Amino acid sequence: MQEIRVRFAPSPTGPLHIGGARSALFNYLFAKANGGKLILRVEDTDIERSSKESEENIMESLRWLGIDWDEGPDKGGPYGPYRQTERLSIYHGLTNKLLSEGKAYYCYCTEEELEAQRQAFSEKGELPRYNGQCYNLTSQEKETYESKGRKPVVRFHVPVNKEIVINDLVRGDVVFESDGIGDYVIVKSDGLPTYNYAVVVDDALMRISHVIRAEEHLSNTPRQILLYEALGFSLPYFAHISLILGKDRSKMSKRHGATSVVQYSELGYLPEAVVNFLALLGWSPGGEEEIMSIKRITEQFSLDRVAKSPAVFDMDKLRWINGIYIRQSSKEKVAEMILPFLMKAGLVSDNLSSQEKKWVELISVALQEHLATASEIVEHMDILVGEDIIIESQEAMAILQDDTFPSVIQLFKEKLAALRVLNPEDIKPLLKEITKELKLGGKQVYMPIRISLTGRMHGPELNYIIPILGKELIKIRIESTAKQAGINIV
RNA sequence: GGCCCGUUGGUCAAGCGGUUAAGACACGGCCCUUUCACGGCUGUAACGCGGGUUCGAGUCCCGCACGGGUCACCA
Repeated sequence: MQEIRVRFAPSPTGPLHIGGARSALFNYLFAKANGGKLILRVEDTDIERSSKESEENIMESLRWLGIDWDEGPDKGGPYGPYRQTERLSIYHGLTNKLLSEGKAYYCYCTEEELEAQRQAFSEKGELPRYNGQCYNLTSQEKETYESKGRKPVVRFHVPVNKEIVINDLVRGDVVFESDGIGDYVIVKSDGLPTYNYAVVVDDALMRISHVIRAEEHLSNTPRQILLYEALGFSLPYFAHISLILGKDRSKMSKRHGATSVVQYSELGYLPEAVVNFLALLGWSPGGEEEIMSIKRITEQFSLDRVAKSPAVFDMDKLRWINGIYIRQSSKEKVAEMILPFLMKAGLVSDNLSSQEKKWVELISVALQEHLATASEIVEHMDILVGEDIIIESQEAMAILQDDTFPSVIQLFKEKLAALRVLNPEDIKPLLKEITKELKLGGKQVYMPIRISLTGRMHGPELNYIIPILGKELIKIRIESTAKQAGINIV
């Protein structure tokens, strides 16, 4: 049986896009599900736009997601090099072969000439394409062009009237006519191969068995198949997965929010959640299981459960999934996740004291169930930090002005003073004692204390809030809110 | 515009000729919780349209409409 080899072949022209991440993920899942290998290949033939930084970013993002590869530019492998700009001699050799066999030819047309040709075809109501005028250039004509300093491109000569069938694992048979394709460029005037050419050479030479990629490449596939045939390579299996759309059903772009993987990590999403979500976009397991580890997904994954239709990126669902992963995390892990956001907000110092560390852990426990993403922690912090608080509403104000409040808060202060250190597990009984001793309902105790300490009617449990605030702050805040409510406390 | 792909609730998505058309997110209600959140229960809500084929069609075929992709010396 043929070895299963798939690849992810990004062009390093920017950070890893969320759609690219999904392509990479599906390749990874397919490889793991079938005992195959994932190859990472860098398609950097656009020297203008390619950068080393992007390449680094892509690899980092993949690692962050937990997608690892078996062969690639960083780890090598038997079919390297894995960067296209390092494979130029390979393409060059094959180009000469194509040239000598008459399957490709030099073309000296200028941009203006090409534009004029397209124009002409358009006016006749035909497909705007290359007219093939350089196909039969004599060596004399070539010399003339060369002497004018024109740099030629190499065009592939597309066979006429040929039916091309793609056997797509997701979409079934897709049929194209070669007549709908004009002779296209395979080597640019700078000597570098174009995408459609390099991808064929590399996939064939790297023994890729299954080409799994985004649907936008479906229309390019017939061009590539023609090249496979011209070069005498056997075809891989193809699987074109649908695109990810933004909320307005157009292709995911900047205006739909975060589009790159790093942005999600910076926003406090967990890689496990992103992977889980991405896998569910276009693929579904047979049953009703939804929260799945990458390992679990791998066990279930198969291409015939991949949907044909494009999917809208639903941020709400991602948040929901992320919230689940946060809740499943240990408190240490949550503390670790929220820490950078607290630092950035200036709420803790850059080199954490052990006291601060404890404080952060208390916060993580108090707020773990309230977070969908780690970055949201800062939105909750104003009730836990600072001396200046405001009573959020008239309703809250009224609760403080209730007759029972002074005695409640008085007793609270006394009991609190009796404690040397504030621990969540000690606070609960303390509050209970107050209700008993004053013979008051819970609401008459908990709510006024909550408002007195935070100005708010909602928030984390009091037994967490109190230790987080600490005695000093509590004293200050009680006085402040009492003043705002216009009441006297001793 | 030509070619290609797609179309089940607002979103993701089961379904592969006979189902009361799953489930999840979001939204509403109820419960839990002396707050909120979490959790539990529950409700509203879908087969784009028109023709066939068939005893029977979301499922198969053909049109149309709509959405998307592609037609680069970008990948």
